[in-house]
Amino acid sequence: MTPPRADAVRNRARILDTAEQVLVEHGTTVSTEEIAKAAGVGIGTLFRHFPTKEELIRGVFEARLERLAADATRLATEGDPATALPAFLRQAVEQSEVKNALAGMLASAGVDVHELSGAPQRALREALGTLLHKAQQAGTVRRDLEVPELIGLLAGTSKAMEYAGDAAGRHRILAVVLDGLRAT
Amino acid sequence: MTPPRADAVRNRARILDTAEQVLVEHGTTVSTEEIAKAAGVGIGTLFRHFPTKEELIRGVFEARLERLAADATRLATEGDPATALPAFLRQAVEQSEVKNALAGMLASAGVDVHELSGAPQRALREALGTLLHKAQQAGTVRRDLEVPELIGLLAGTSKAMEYAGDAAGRHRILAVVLDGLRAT
DNA sequence: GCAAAATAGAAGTCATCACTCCGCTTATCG
DNA sequence: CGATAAGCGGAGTGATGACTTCTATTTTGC
Repeated sequence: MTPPRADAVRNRARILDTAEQVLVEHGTTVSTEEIAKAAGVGIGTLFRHFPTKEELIRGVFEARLERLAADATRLATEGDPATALPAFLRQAVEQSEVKNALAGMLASAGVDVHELSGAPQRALREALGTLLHKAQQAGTVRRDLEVPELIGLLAGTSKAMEYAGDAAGRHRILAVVLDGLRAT
Repeated sequence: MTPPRADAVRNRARILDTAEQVLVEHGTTVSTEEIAKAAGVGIGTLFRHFPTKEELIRGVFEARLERLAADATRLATEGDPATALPAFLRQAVEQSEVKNALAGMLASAGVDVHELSGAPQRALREALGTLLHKAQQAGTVRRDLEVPELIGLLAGTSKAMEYAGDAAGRHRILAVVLDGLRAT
């Protein structure tokens, strides 16, 4: 179990980064070769790091989940319980605003998102749980909501954003969802 | 421009119907041959009716839009203005509940949904507009909402449904969106 | 009942990928 | 510095699948 060489680490990160951009922009139908070229590495290198296209996509997806989970955790510990959840939603959705495709990517790759249950998935679920419970305790979010629905609303709102014509439209969509989240 | 023969019409419809089922179930990666087999027609026949796989998929998609538009129109003319829009949303979302995939299909086929601007697209847009304005006039839906956002919310809510664990979860998601739609 | 239109589906073409293999390069460590 | 193995690039391979073509057969419309 010797540590990997420095350039290997660098390349892996580089591939993940580039793959995310390319996949989000062109969909999962892009060839691995194109991803490799965009990342500035040979195909061989790409396949050594990710033995399968599916594994590459999964890697990209999990990296994204990890970032989301980190954001959620930060807000859960540092932020105001009453507003942390809306703030998170707003931020997460704005992030994916440019091009969503989060789960759609996997779906079109034939992977069922809902069966994904790795560590990042769990981490996100947990962080969202904390965020949700705090908000409910603070009385700013309806009490009947649970984590799975929250995740759904997150994904759904991202999706909805794609259809908004402009920033004002996006704002209105977010307003609908946030209003709907409030305690009734 | 002689009218097509009866069996040709029948086959076309049959292909569209079957393709929808198969595509929704297995994703756009299924081979055309498989679709043809499922529809009980030869490959040649399939390709005569839809010269391209993309055109077939587009056909399926448009058929679906037409059905949606028809539903919306019916509710707009027959239903109670105050409740027609929520009723439509509920119904549309429940319909896609079994398998959403509506737009995801096209996306994974490399077609951009937002650039689709055929007749069915327009019909749906128009019907939704009527539905929306009536509801706003009746005071049951927030006045700041416009059609693009409504379409987005429709797509987004469908998506969100996929993540709900059970019927209760789906109900809660719908409740969030419907509450958010209400006039503030 | 017959000509025209349509169909089944076998066989073949051709392009596109995912993935493999292997000779070369370079980071790392003594 | 030099050895060495970890890592790299990219030509090549095999499978797949969209689409074509063609013949024998069936269906339809008049």
